[in-house]
Amino acid sequence: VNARTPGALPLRSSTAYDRIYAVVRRIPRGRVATYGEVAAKAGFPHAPRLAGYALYALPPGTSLPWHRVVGAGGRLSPRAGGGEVVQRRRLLAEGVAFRAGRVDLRRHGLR
DNA sequence: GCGGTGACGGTCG
DNA sequence: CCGACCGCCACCG
Repeated sequence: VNARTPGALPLRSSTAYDRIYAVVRRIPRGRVATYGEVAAKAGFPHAPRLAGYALYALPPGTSLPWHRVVGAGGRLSPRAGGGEVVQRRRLLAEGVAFRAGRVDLRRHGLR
């Protein structure tokens, strides 16, 4: 998992990113995790940005369920190319409910 | 090896 | 509820 992206996209073939990806990969279908939770589970309790950065580096078409990672409070972070729309669509497709434009973490949050 | 940077987040006004 | 301000960390040039 991982690929180069245009510009200043980070690219690492082991360690930190892989740990982030490993965590994201085990988010069950129909459930979501916040960037902070993902980072924490990967061993970086105070580096939510790291999770964001790692996901940002994902190549298009990755098999990783990146759409299950949302911002604090269940918000969808604006993504390039309005990718947030795709994310919402995918989540809805797996039965994730939204409340006032945000994922209902009470029902779909990680535990 | 230094410095800028980025799909974040909690706090404060 | 919204915007601004740090803090945090690995990655790239």
